[in-house]
Amino acid sequence: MPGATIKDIARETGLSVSTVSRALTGQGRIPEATRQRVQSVAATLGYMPNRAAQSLVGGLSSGFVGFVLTDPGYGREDSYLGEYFSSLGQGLAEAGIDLFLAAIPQGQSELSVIRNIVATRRADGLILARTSEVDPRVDFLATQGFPFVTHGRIAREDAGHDWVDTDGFAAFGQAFDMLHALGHRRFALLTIEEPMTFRLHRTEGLLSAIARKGDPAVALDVVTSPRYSHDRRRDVIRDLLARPDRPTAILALFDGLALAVLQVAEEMGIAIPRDLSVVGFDNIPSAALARPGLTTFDSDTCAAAVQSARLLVARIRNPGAPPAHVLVRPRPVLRASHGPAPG
Amino acid sequence: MPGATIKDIARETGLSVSTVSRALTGQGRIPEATRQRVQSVAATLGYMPNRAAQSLVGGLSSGFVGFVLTDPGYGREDSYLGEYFSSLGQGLAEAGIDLFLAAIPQGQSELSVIRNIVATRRADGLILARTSEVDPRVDFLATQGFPFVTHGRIAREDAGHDWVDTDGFAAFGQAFDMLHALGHRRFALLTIEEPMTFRLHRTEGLLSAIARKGDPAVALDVVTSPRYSHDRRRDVIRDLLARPDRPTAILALFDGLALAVLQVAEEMGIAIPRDLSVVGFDNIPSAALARPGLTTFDSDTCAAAVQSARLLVARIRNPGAPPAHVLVRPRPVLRASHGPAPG
DNA sequence: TCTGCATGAGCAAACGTTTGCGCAAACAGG
DNA sequence: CCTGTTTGCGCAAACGTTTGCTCATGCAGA
Repeated sequence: MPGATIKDIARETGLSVSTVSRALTGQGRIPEATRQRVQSVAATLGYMPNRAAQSLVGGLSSGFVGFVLTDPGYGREDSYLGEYFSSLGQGLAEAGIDLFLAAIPQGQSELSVIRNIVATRRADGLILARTSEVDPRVDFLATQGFPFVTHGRIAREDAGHDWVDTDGFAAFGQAFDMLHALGHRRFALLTIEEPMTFRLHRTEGLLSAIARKGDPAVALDVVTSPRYSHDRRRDVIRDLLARPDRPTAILALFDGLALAVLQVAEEMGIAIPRDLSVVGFDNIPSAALARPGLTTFDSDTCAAAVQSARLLVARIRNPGAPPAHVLVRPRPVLRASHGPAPG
Repeated sequence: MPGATIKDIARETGLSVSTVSRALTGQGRIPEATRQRVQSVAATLGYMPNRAAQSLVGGLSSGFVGFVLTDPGYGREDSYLGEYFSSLGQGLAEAGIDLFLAAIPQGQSELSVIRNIVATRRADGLILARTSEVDPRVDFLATQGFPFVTHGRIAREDAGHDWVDTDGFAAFGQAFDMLHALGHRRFALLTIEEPMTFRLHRTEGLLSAIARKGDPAVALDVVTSPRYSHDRRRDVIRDLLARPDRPTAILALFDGLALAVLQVAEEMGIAIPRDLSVVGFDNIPSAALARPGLTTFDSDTCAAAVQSARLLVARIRNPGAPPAHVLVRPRPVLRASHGPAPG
């Protein structure tokens, strides 16, 4: 029973393999009656086309879309990754495509893994996350003409590929406006060293909102920590909070940083939101559970994942189409970590 | 350049395709010198074997291992899923195997997706999570002789398949002993309705520890909520905490439930750990961020994932080997949500 | 009746790889 | 010199599918 082939259908129907194939794919001139008969036999036999064979003959694809896990610790930090994959898989399943996760073996680079996938045609398309301002992966895939979608942009505005991103520019502008209206004037932006593109947009969103407001009383400190070092992160935050002219409002580039601020502030006896307002970005599950609840922006990873899937499927089906973009507007989630400026 | 085939190597070396194949796979009688030459040519040509072709001829496998996402919302709750996939992918990558995630399309059942994968040989093996006491997926794969590993056991002790699990029995016994030593006598077990196997083992671990202690003063309430309904969950907890003979210690089946207890208790003005001790299981990221920090057991998902990968690879390579099991002992993580019994 | 054309369906090649079988050459033993 | 064995390698089939080409049949028009 496992694995009825097209030959079995041919034998059963008394037709040739070619005719059966055409009846199933709907390619050739096949009368409706024959087509019906073939399909009913195929159904009763539980026929499923062998993907490897289809892929080999080049007619059809591998039926897979790849996602490259950028490093061994991928996902240890991004706790929304589970639902992201889930949504991605769901979106692709609608098109009959499976998602495959490519890890990076010891001693190989991410780019070499991608090259490998492209060369062996192990996937019909690729999804790239964690885009940085200048991203060699994007360049490579673009020159290869291989279908891909990035989750996150690159810095070049005219990038000719499909992407899905959340609008950090808008969110950080909105956060500033809100905090300014609450009386805050001394701000800090807690950011990371790595040149990820989301850093760029969120920073520019903040700077642009400050400029737009044109309030000379507004001051901004930008402090930086490495993305993944929790210790360094805490040191940086401690230094910031220990300053005599401590900011009254901190915008963190993402929730992981904001939650660290909450913790350090608690240790230092700084009350939130009375003495300090903190705003994050992403709305990871922990943000709701922290005390006080973290004010943040929900980046709706699920929606972004589904969009990515759609874009990639469209690209695979029609490689020549003009590039498509989706910019998701994050939804503010107002919890208890922000309030009026002290004093 | 993308896609040098074995023919190119044959032409380049002046050998036949068969000889090249044998030289590369190391199967036939090939002198060392020839092998060297073939491999160097293959390297300079950037040759990568076409997986589809290998899979088709049956000699080699599909190069994929599947993980079935059991439902559309998979991972929305389990925030460690990202690092789980990451570790799994890493473990498989060592064997040159990729991980693929199969979502369940609208209107299909999980079992039908699994059947499909087995029938089309889209994967060489399968990883099953969320095992329940009686699991039709396990039965199906076992009768098919298809390689698979479960993360979590089924109830039958003599199950003849490979599994990796965390020792909830031991952990819950240990939790009881610790709380009993702190003076607690009135216990509650907060559990779920679904017959997942981990529920069974953790419950039995607790019951067995109580029986072993033989203290007649010990009382245990078992309260149940649906696994995923947050509202029902909170109702159940509220009812429990509102009782006149409220327990002084609550063991939650997993951290999600324990964190809900923390929240409800806070709303009801019950101080933790002064009035109530709470212990969870899994050590999800939010457990560290909750206030007070949640005392729990670290189930080391990463290690379990790596073990699962190893077991599955071994099974694929040697289908006839006796079944292997790995039982990971969870590590207690003592935070601030437990303490001496009140009064 | 002959030509032209549409229709329905089959033959066979092709995709890239593995592998059973066989063959020639080299070589060893008698 | 004859026989038997090893060595090194090639031929060709096979995996399941798609697709260009061909072919027989039927039918309409001249």
